[in-house]
Amino acid sequence: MPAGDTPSRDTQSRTRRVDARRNEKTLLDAAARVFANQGVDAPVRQIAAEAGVGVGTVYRHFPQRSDLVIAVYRHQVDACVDLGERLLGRGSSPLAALEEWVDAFVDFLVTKHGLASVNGGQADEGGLHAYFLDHLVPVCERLLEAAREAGETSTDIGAYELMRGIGNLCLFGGDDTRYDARKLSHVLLAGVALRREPRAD
Amino acid sequence: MPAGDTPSRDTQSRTRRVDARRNEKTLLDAAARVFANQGVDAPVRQIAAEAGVGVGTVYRHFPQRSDLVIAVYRHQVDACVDLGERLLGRGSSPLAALEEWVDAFVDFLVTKHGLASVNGGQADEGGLHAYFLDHLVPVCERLLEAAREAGETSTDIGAYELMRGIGNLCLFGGDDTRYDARKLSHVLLAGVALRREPRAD
DNA sequence: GACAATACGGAACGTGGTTCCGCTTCGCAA
DNA sequence: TTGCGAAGCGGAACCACGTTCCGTATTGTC
Repeated sequence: MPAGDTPSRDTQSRTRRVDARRNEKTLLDAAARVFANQGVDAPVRQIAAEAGVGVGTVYRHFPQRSDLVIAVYRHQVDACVDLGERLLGRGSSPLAALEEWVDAFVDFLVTKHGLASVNGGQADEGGLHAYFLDHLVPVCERLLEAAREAGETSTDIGAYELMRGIGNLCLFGGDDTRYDARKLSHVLLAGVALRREPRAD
Repeated sequence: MPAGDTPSRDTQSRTRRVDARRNEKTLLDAAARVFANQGVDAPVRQIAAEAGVGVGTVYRHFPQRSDLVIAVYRHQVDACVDLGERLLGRGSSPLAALEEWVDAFVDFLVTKHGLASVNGGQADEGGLHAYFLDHLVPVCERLLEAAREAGETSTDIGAYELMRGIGNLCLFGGDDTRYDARKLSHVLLAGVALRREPRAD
């Protein structure tokens, strides 16, 4: 999130009409319900229907579809950030902390079926992509840096790259029993953890 | 492409009308051109326009959009299969062979901007997904098995899982200079290569 | 109670994949 | 060569989406 972007303070401000505030909450709840049932790709119209409002109302509160997704999952992303900071404070191995943190992130993505694909969609630009990465990358960066300082990794992978990689691994892993995003993220982290002779890049 | 080339005996069969065969080739060429310029997400209508035919004609030859994509890239997939077999025949380290093969696959995906996303799209089922994986997974399986027998990997990752993982890593890496799918695939393979104490899964 | 400002609903628009069907072209056979 | 059925063609039409627009309804204030 760019500087100066005030969080939800504005959104919840009491300078707004009561019906507007009520509808926003209704929408958030409805969206959470629909996303849980049918994945984050559910049509906007359906969320509007579930909330008992018109689509116009949805777009009044959330100018783009992705803003709604962000709003629904914002607190989970924040929780992830908090977890990262707690893990950093903990004395144990930075690499173990990174691994635990990534596990939590992967769980989050996998649990909400299809959430990751919102990141992956080519025509995203801004919206979700920005929010998720802007918040998570700095935490990841610090975890990675700590691991580097502790000599537990020698990889030159950046935090942004790692986050995107993890996110991509979580794509489309939902109902396919042959594909386990968690397992693959572990393999990727194993590659991050101990890199022997670097291959010619 | 002269007769007796490779696969689609039926498609190229001479029981079909000449205009039909001509149009199929025209379409394939047009699609290749459009895909190269604007990525594999280019609208069907545009491919039809580029070929100078109606959309109906596109769908006559390729019942689904993804069939067209498959047809355009089929020979590259086949080349990848061939490479895998050549590498298997070669005497050197199976793991090195696997790495070289994956590099070639990643190059293929990254070069055609957005190709990988066709795999990733949730509502795919069948089509491209099936063709790519059905052909590539067996080769990957043999490379992986060879590496396992040579004691160069102890991972329990399956070939399908690995292919999907690699494919996912190649998503949306096109114009983002901060994200290098090749580098991430190397990290993933590093994790495959030497796995120390397995983490609790 | 009246009047802005604010918010709402849902029809309408643009864009995408896909289908349908009347018309054209081809290939064979008389 | 011509006739005719089958194969193929074009593109309008359909459906599903995200998003925009605007006439109407609601709210808060004086």
